[in-house]
Amino acid sequence: MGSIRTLASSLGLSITTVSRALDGYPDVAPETRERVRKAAAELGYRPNATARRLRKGTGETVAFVMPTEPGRFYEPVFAEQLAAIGEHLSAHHHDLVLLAARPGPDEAALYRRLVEGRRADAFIVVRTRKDDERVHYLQQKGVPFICHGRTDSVEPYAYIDGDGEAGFRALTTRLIARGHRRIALLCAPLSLMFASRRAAGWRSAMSDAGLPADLIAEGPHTEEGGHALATRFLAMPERPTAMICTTDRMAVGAMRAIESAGLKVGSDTAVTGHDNIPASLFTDPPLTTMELPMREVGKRLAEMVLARLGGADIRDLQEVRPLVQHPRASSGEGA
Amino acid sequence: MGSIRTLASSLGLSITTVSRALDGYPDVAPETRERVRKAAAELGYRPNATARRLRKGTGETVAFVMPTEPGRFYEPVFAEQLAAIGEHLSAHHHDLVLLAARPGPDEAALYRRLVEGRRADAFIVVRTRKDDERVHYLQQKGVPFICHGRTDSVEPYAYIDGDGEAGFRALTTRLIARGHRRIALLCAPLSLMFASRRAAGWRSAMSDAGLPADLIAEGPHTEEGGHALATRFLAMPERPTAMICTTDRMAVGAMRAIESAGLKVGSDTAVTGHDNIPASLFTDPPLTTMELPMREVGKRLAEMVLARLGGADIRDLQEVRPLVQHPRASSGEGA
DNA sequence: TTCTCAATCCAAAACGTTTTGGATAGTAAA
DNA sequence: TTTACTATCCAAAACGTTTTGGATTGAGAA
Repeated sequence: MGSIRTLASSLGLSITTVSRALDGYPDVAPETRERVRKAAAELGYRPNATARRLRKGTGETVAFVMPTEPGRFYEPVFAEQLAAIGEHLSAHHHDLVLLAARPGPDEAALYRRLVEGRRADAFIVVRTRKDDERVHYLQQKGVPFICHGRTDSVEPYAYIDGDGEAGFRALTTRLIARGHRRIALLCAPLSLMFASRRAAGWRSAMSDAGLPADLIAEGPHTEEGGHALATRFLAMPERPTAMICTTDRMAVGAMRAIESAGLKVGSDTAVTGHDNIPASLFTDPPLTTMELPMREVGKRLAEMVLARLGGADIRDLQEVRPLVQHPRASSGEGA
Repeated sequence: MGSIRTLASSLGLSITTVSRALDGYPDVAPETRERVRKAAAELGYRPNATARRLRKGTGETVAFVMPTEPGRFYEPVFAEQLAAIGEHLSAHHHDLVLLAARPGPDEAALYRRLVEGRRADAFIVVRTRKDDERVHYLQQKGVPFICHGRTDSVEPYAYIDGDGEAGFRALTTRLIARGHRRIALLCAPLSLMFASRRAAGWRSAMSDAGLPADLIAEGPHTEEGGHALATRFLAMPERPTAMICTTDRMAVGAMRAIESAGLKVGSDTAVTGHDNIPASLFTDPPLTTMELPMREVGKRLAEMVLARLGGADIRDLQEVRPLVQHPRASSGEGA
């Protein structure tokens, strides 16, 4: 019911003409087109998406595989990004299909299933890793994809990324200018590309200033991770005067550890993060942070993946964006 | 390439036999089946999902429309829930397609597009509203759906929901037992079902104790919203001794307002939330909260939607789950 | 031998579109 | 009148599966 066949016969027209009328082909008389349009609207007719896809040979489908690590999966950033991607893709008649797998063999099997079953004609790859099998696989299979974040690939690939290196270098330089010397980095696992980029920025600012970049510790990018790493630094004989965290969540944990040690965040120990989560304005004191606006990134990811599907050149789809800095009181800056 | 046709001809078999061999029908010889299986694995053959769907008449597709309100869309809960749904559905060969629209005409149009174009054969409806047009529409069209949260519908519908009413009643009763009398409710918009349920729980506990339920204020369920509502309460001549917030994010904002006023959270003013976000363990003091574990809910939503597609009765798909309470120091309880 | 039955296989239809390659009719040009 | 061309329409093929309704073969029973 509601197929193009019933619509055509109710109009006394052929299926072909109805199809072409609705698609705006020039070889149908204007008044016929109007007649078809009106009837389609009245009957609430929409072409069956599956049939259209089969015939057109494209699934009009983009896959997004969430890299759920074991334990709780609390990744607010994704929600905002996904909303933006979904909104944009659906405006262009594409579907965003969402899947989840933890990095490892399951994830690899899922990618194979999606590619071989032609369940997705393009991918958005997030939370890129240094040596990323997902990227290898998709390149080898020739499936279009866009990365959020970079990776160590010799072959070119399309990506959008925040300039974490420049962002963290600028931040570290600011702290040095304010007199900090022992600046620690509380770092997410370095196998994650975003963490290693940010670490590189911190390291280069330190070395430019002739300071040792030895206060670095690696842990999960959660409040708990930040708390644990900060506690470790606070136990040192010469404890750091500043703690740069790779994420706001880590910073929240670190702030808590610092206060528990009887120190004051901002005056005794500077703390900074990354992401500009809404809560960062409501910590005490407000958290110095930076961000890559996720809504824009999501929209741009969608645009890029559509461009890639449309045959755009990979080299035109490589973007590094500056981060927006939010200096606040937790680093002795801002209001 | 990679179609069943090439596989069949390379084996010297008919398409029919290959299809039936792979699907495990009994009318194919065991050794033939093995031969087909092996060849399929070698060639990496998987049936084209689109073709199979067209033929089978089912899209094997579940839609999830995120209700993105204007402004930033920072919804921690969704990511975890979506991951669980995606994981479970994909294990059952169904796709989760993700879309986004802000409540209003755009949202309604999107639902129509999805239903009429048969782009989804079932829906998961979240963030239910009191009078929910999405529910009306899907009921009228006879499209299967599961709600996360209840709504005011006379016709039966399938849902899973946390028992916010009982949870907030228990919490309020605990606070009353600790001597609190002026207990304020900092409430998300009452048009949202979860907010109105939680408000009902608070109200009933107050009235059971013979206390007026007049300290209620409504605002956005964000840190900023909580901050604004708390500030308003703090300016009252007889300010509340406890502030119950409908979400943790609101509680974080409220805590900040209380501290800014020179009061101590926990001893001067009790604060509580809902969601058990990871940060709730790292506020100062730790935040009393409660939760409906999102991972489980997501999995259950997926199970229920598959059951519904399989023809299960709506009345067997109505679940209210108790909330897990986390009493902590922000209400003078816990460690 | 002939018949029956089970085991194994297959040709063709069907799902609902889009696209290909004309067909038809009317009009203007030769 | 014939030819050429344009405007408008359409039948049939194709997309890659699954399913329907037999066809074929060989073994055992009558």
